Amino acid sequence: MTEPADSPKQDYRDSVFLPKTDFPMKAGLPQKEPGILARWQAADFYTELRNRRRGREKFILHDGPPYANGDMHIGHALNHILKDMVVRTQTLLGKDAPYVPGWDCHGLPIEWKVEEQYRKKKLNKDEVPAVEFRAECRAYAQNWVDTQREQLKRLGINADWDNPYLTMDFQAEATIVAELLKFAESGQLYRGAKPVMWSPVEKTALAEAEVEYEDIVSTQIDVAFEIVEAPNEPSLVGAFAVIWTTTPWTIPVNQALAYGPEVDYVVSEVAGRRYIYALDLEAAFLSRLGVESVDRGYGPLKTGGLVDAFVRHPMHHLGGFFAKPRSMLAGDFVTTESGTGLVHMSPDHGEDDFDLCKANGIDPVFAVEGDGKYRADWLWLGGEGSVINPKFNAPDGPICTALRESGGLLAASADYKHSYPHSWRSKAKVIYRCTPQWFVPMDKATVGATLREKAVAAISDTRFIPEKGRNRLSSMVEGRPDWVLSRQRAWGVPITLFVKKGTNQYLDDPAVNARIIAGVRAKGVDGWSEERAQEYLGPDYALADYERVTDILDVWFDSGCTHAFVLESGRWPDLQWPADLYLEGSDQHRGWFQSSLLQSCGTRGRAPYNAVLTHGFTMDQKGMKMSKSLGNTINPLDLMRDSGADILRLWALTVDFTEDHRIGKEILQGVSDQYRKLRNTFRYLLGALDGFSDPEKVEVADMPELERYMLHLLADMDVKLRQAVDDFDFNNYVRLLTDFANEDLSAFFFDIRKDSLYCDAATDPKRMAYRTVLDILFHALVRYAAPVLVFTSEEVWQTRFGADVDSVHFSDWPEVDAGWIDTKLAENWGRIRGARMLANELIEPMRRNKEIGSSLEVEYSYSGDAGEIDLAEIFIVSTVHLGREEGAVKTANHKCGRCWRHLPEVVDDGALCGRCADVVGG
RNA sequence: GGGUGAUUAGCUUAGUGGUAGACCACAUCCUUGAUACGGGUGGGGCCACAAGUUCAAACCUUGUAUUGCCCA
Repeated sequence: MTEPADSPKQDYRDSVFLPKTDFPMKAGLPQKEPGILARWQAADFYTELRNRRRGREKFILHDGPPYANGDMHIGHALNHILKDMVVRTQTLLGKDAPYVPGWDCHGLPIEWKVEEQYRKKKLNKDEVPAVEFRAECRAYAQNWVDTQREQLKRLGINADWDNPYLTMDFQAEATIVAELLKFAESGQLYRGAKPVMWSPVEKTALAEAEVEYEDIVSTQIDVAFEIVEAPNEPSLVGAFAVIWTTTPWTIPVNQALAYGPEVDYVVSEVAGRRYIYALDLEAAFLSRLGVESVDRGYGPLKTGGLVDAFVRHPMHHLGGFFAKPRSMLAGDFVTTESGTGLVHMSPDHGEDDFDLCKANGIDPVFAVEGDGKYRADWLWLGGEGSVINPKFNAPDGPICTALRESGGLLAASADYKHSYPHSWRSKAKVIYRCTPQWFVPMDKATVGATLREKAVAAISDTRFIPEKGRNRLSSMVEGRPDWVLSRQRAWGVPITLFVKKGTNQYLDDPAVNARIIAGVRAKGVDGWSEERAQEYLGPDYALADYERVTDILDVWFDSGCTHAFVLESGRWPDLQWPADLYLEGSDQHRGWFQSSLLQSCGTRGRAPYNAVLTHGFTMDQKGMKMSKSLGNTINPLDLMRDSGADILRLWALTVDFTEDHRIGKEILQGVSDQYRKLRNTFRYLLGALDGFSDPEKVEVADMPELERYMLHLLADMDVKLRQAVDDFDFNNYVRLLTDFANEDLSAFFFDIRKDSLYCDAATDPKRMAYRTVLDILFHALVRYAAPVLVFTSEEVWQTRFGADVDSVHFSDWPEVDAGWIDTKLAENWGRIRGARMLANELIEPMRRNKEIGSSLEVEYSYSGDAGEIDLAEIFIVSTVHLGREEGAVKTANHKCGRCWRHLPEVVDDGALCGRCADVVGG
């Protein structure tokens, strides 16, 4: 067989200027990214950027320290990507935006892990010298800092990784001590008391995390307190308020009773005595008493009848502490879920009790000592215990026996099953016990205003993104109690106070304080030792007269001081105080945002930040919390290994991070598709710009309308992108970019100009104008995309300019000429694009019937006027007839063998049109 | 249990009282020449649910559900 002689189809492909680039469509990010990272690192990228931005306006993002314990998770990844985006966009705008990362290193979780290691080695923490133990904690924290640092680096975060801040640096520890002493010197510190979880076995306070709950059986007792005074209902005098408790040992420390203001009470008579209890709990109460019915002749208790009433302790005959009448107080926490609806209050041994009593001027008495025994001078059961001993609390034990003899015990049985806290370590029962603690007062006026007032004022001076963060922080500051600074632990910054023995008064001498700070600066937290105490006290004070406080600081005080030892210290000369921005998860309203605010307001009278940005939490695909037990966690390390950091970054910057948001397989698939679209846009630009150089450039004034319209769109987007950066609206930022790339470029501009790019002569002014605009677009888009796709943008940059040139990340914001904005032109082109859409709709049925294939086979009639614009080119059809009723027909013209347009001058299918003949011939 | 957010198409999301929009995905057609790509067209929403205010509600009010964060 031979080819038909009449169709010598010539292949013009070689004469067409097709895009040419080595930039691959398949990204291969997991393989490429580490190489790009290594190059940045080798060139000391962070330092170089600092040098280049020196002297520019600053933007200070102050990094909140993650806890140095465990691998990076999705929350860390999101948080750091957002921070990096802030820093990079501000840098792109030309500012000097340093980023010093930090870690929170002290605290119980680390202490606990180290203890766990000790236990595995059969070592007892208490037998190890504290200095040695702290050294282990330090090493443990350092290990996780190093691990997390490498994981965060992999995200492409541009930070001062070689010089991070750690709360356990000696310099940091010394600053924290100095900041604490500022509170002391300004009178914003006092020693008070507070019930804490206490283990009588280990004789130590426990944190919530050190407590586990187990079911036990306790003795439950009902105790009658005789009413001795009832100004609002005098008939109640002589009746008995009945309380119920599962901790009989607290009765010897009772100081008040509480009733529920909303609870309905009744007065009934049993065996000649009148009892008061909640109506809803009558059945259970009577069953404990072992009676079947009562005389309810007294009826319901009048509302307010218990207000201002007093009772007396069943052991009042002992005198002293027990003789004092007990108030009846209204407590919102009193419910009718169990008991009698009346609750006995011991401020020493319960949080509700403590708070209610404190509000009514009743102080704790510290009757139970650290070993769980009543102190020796206690009138009842002095020196006896321990209070957690079941026999001590039993129905036949000493407490119940005495109560029974006094007539106060109505019922007692060792049969109440409930969940009760135990020490995680010893498995022994724990109790609430009031212990001395150090507080920062919220409502004490110092230098004009209280700390609460200063903090509230500072909040109103701060910008919040989103705005609702303001309310959240305000309501917490307005409602919070005094700040408890002390912890009875080992791994932390010491509360470096000397207290005058026999008082609660700490020594306030700046000379002593200066020596203490110097000591901690030299030796870290170990510098606060008994051996060095006299050295700090100096010649003016004798150690024998003082108690050296051995508590450590709440770790929130540590992190609340980061602004002091990072921004102010001078160790990072690029930084300055206050920070422009703090950026953390919404849980930090209670945490770091607040501790930093209070710390700074207490010492500097204002917030350490000008703005606070909060992000939500990452949920699984269905919006459920991620947890290991549900198996719905997404591990960012796996994701980077499988898909690349740029995909993770694009995800973080596409979702609405100000709210809770989701991640999952389907969502990530969508992100990957979006990435591919952007990547392909760059690939096209690189291919279409092959061989482009300055001499080809055309002045904007000489460009066709379409090119000027595109520059208008670019300039318009530029304004919106700047606004998005100012608003930290990254979701919008990325959407502006992708919509522009997809709709304005790929589906419109590139599609229309394909003909010119492929088929016009290299010297054709239209083609030159097109390539000039592509070059402008390239420079703009690669910079816009750089803060988002940090690796891909670098790859694009190097593909165009070679591996030896500067990084794209040293660039400034694109120079987009505001003069390109041409509203009138844009309005006209808006109409043309509308007409183009209509044309597509009219052409579509022909394509669908297989009447035509390509739209270039169409002759289109347009009812309007097009001015100078060649609509055939814009609509991508063969010809447009003006001034006729809108419609499409198949052309009779032949197809040019090179540009595929159907034109009258083409003599036969496959022959050349005039333009192509010139190009090929010339 | 309390406080405080969220809920718009399969996904990511615009939308501050006047006919609910977009990108992606999906279906389908075109494409020798952006080809592990590109273009066209189309379907798809009781705006979580229920009451109320209003001439008119995704939007304002109240409640419910689901779900998050903080606290108890």
